[in-house]
Formats: sequence, C-alpha cells, structure tokens
Amino acid sequence: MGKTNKTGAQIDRLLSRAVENIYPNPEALKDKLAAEGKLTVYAGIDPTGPSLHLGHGSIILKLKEFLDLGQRVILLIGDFTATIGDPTDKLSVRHKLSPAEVKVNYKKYRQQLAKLIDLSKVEIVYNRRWFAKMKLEQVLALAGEFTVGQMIERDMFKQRIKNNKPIYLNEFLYPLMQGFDSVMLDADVEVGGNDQTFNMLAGRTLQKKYGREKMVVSLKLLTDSLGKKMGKTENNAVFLSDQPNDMYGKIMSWSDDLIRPAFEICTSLDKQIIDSYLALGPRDAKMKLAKSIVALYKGDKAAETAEADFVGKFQQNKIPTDLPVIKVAADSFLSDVLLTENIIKSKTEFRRLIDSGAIRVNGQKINDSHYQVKSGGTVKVGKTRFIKLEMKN
RNA sequence: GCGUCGGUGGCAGAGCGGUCAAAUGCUCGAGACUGUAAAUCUCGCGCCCAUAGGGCUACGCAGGUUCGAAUCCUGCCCGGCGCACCA
Repeated sequence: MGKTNKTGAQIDRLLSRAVENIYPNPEALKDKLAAEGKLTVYAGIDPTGPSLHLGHGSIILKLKEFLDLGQRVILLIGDFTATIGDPTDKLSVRHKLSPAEVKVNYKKYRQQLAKLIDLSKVEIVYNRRWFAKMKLEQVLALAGEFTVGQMIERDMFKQRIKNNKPIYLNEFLYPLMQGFDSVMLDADVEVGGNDQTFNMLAGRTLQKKYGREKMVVSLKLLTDSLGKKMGKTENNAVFLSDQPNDMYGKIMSWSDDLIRPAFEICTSLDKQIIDSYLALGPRDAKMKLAKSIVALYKGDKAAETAEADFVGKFQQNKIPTDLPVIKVAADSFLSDVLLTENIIKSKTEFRRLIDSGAIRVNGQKINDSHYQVKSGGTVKVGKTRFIKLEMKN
C-alpha cells in the first residue's frame, strides 16, 4: 500500500486535532486503526431541537476523519433518550418528541450536515429501535451493572449533593442508556464532546462486561476564557441553521481568545494556514475564522457575501443589502410593525429602545414612540436588527 | 409516615403586613468608546396606555384574615434535611 505515509499523517491528525482525551489512551486507538479491518465508529446526537450547533459540527468533522480512513461510521440519533430528557433544568419542560417531530428534526439535520460529510456513506441508527421495547427486567439488569458510588463520582452529581439539590433517578439511568447504545451498536469507538465523557465511559465500562472494548474520543469544547461553554444556553451559540450573515456576525462577536481554539475545533484547515491567519492579528484572524466557518456550512459564495455584508454594515456603517422586506400600510405605527415582525418583544421594549436612542429610520434617530411610517425605508434597531419597509398600495 | 426548613423576576438571592413591579449580584438589552472583541463608563430590564402619570397582572397553587398580603392563617402541590420504615 503506497498510501501509508499519507494515512500516517491522517491518523496523527485524527488522534490529536481538537481532541481532549482518548480512553484508554491514544496509542491503543492508533494500534487499532493501524490493524486491518474496519472499526465501527459512532457519535450520538439527541434530536431535541430543530438545529444543530457548531459543537455538533466538530463531532461530525471528526467522524469524517474516520470515514476518510475507511472506517464504518454510524450517526446515532437518540430519539428515545431525547424523550427522557434531563430534569436538571426545570425551565426546559421537555416535551416528549413524537416520532414525527424527530423525523422533521432529523431532516433538518441532514440539510445542515450535508456540506460537511457525505451522508450516503454514514449509517443512521435510531436508539428507539432497542429502547422502545426494552423490558423492565432488562432495565434492572442494566442498572445492576453500576453502583450508586460510581454514579456520584461524577462531578455534576457531587456538586448537587453538596448544594442539596435533587438528583432524580432517571438521571442515573441516562448514562446507562447511553452506554447501552454502545453495546447495541457493537462499537469500537465513540466520539463525543468532552461534556459527554462520563456517559461515554459508562458505555466503555458496560461494554467491557460484554467482553468488548470501546475506545472513547472526547473532543475539546469551544469555551471562552471563563471556561463557559459556547452551547445552546449561551446566546452567541452558532446554529448550523443560522443565516450566513448571522453566523458570520455571531462569530465576530466571540471573545478574542476563542479564535485559536475555534480554528482547531470548528474548521479542518491545515495548521500552517491557521498560523498564517493568526499572524494577521485578532480582528483579521477572526474574520478569516468567521469566513471559513460560514464557507464550511454555507459554501464559499455565501461566505463572501456574508463578509462583504459585515464589512459594510459594521465597519462602514452601511445598511446590509438583503434585508427582510415588510409591506406596511401608510401611517402604521412603527412599534406595531416591529412587534408583529418579532423584532421587538413588547411595546414597552420599544419605548426603552426609543429612550436610549437605539432606533433609526433611514439613518435618522427616532425619539417619538408614536412614530408612524410615512414612506418606505430601512429601520435599524440596535446594532444588529434591520428591517426594510415598503408601502402597501 | 413523622418532624423540620424552604418554594420570590432569565439565574442566584434579599424582603417577612403598607413607602414592593420587589434590594443586591450575575445574565441580558441599549448608548458612548472600539475591531458587532475585551475592558470601562452611562442608562435600562413584567405587560398595556401615557409628556408628567395611570392601569393591569405577578412572589408554588387554591382559599381566608385585613382598609391593605410576597409578607399572617388554612388546605393542597413540590423540594431539601433529619427520624422512622426496609419490603
């Protein structure tokens, strides 16, 4: 095989790039990869929302590296686990996802991922397949594989105990279920975010009892200097469904110290290229980053446009080109228009924005909360919200 | 089951009969400065009408006491802790 050199480099990259840790150790995985035969590699995604975010993207990028090395890659859709949910956060009243909803979500995921990886080469498996018909005795057997001590080893649980916060029984079950996925898939490798390490290792433990070893690749998470996750809860989380302009803008609003890790985690650019970008200085490097990421998910053309738009909008204070156009009747109250378009949440908010001088019509600051629309034009709300008005005939 | 403490805005956490739309911190929004970064400063952050100001809804849920309740009482629901129970 003449391509050993090339695959050698590929393997090194796979073992290190964006990788936080490999269990039991990188060498073991390296040996496995070097050996003949396909490995079964998988990553799980819970279809809780309509959109994936960049964190999912980085997992997919890693899967692609496995795929490129000729491994068998499975994307596990946790449609059953998603219906259990995590009761930690009382806010998110997790409604059970119906199979139809899951299907809809997954369809969207497909579109979002299509640019990243050739989905026709990836097997899609739903874990409802085995969990839906699981019997209580099987559940108990599963639960019997772990002790409470093992569970409360987990940092999060320790914290909660310390803070007198409740831990629900199904939360203990969650890692077990995730572990059971590995068993059912007969997986050699699982890839996931570092926040999933505990769950993934539960799978490793469980699988060992069935006489099979799974390796775990945990990926670095994109965190800011305070160690906060750029997850769904943070408002600068980038969703793969975001419009190119938004995606670009959100990335530009990231903290500077995210630039280097983001290049590593969210793109597949070569190290030399990344270094050359970083040498440009923080602002320009971030622009390169934003453009690269947008290009990855939306295509080069969209990335070009998004960048041009950004430069125009924020560096030269121009109005972006492709604004949503709203038809309005003459003399409509601007507050009403913005409210119905969901640009603002309430009239009170409108008032507040007016008071702080945040609303401009055709560049003209508005200070009348009863402003009526007389003619078409652009409305700017704050720094990032724009809308174009046209008169209805 | 018994006892006990507790349930307040996006979060944390004050308030414990009127001056409470509710301190404070964080988050968040806007403005200034910038690179839509960070830091800093200023303002704001339930909803509706309004120029001042007014109204409505809110402090787990449902009732009650009172001129007046987030604050007191009763019941219910939920959680923490302790005790009991241990199939």
